[in-house]
Amino acid sequence: MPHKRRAKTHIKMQMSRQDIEQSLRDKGLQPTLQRVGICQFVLCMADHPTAEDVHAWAEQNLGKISLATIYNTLGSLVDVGLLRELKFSHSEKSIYDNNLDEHHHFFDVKTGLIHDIPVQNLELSMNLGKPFKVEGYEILLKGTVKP
Amino acid sequence: MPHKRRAKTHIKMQMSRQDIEQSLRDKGLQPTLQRVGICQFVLCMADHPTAEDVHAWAEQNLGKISLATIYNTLGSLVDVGLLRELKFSHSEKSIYDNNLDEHHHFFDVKTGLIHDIPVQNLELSMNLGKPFKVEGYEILLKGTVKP
DNA sequence: GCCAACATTAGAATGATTCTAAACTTAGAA
DNA sequence: TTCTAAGTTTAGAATCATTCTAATGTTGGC
Repeated sequence: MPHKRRAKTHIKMQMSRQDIEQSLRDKGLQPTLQRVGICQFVLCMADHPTAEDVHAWAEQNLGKISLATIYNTLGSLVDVGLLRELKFSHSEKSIYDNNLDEHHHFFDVKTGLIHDIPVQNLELSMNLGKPFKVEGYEILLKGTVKP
Repeated sequence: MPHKRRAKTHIKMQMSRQDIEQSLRDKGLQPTLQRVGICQFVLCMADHPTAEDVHAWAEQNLGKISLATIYNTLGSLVDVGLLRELKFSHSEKSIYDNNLDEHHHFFDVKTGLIHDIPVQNLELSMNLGKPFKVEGYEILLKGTVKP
């Protein structure tokens, strides 16, 4: 059973190899060495990494691994809902988010880092014309974060 | 002098060739045939077009024109502040927005169209930790629009 | 009318991502 | 065990939006 730990703006999943293997199997994915390794990083350690970040970590920690495998694995994890893929205007690269709770984002313009903002910290009220049926929304805050 | 006209969610600038030429000159850009032509479309007619959309229109209406010219021109217009460039998660392509007022966006998930939402139609209240200094924010609403 | 500065162009280059097709691994069945 | 079919990984090619290059074309003063 994964247990939880407090973090600044969201709760990061702490999972053992077994937990990860089980999650993958539950989602119909074989828990291969590469996949479990990538999951360790992307589900438990990384904070909004790009595919390139994941590849760099994997080469360091798992040995030689193809970029295609990184993309395949990230794609599969997104498909089964263990990960979310995001794109922001300030970069052409996708970033991957392991926070599965509904949340918004804060972009630190100084550091380039993305922080998660829980939905309950923002409240949006809208006054649109009748024709608009809103099904959801994304809010991106921008600014700086004091150390 | 450009005059104005009401539209659903924002006011579209109606400009003569002369107006456009003057705007360009005011911004320090030579009003070449290509630039004026592209401006006619992108400032007065188009609704959140991609570079490809602009190129297609230009080939139709101005004759053969290089894609590089489209990108150069759009880039210049963005640089001088006559146009804004936006990227959304649902597409890899940039789109160009001629609405210079501060505003948010509504993505119609059925049609793929983007609609502008004036700032005064949304109100955001936030309750973040002390370290966050918010300098601005972007809101993307998603849903459908009744015809 | 000339020339330097600015624009346009075709096509090559770039960079992120996806595809391809071959080689490898695995999970079961036999 | 051994076999096999399905699922994975891989290197490298392909793709797609965008940018760059460097050659050619145009323009606005003088």
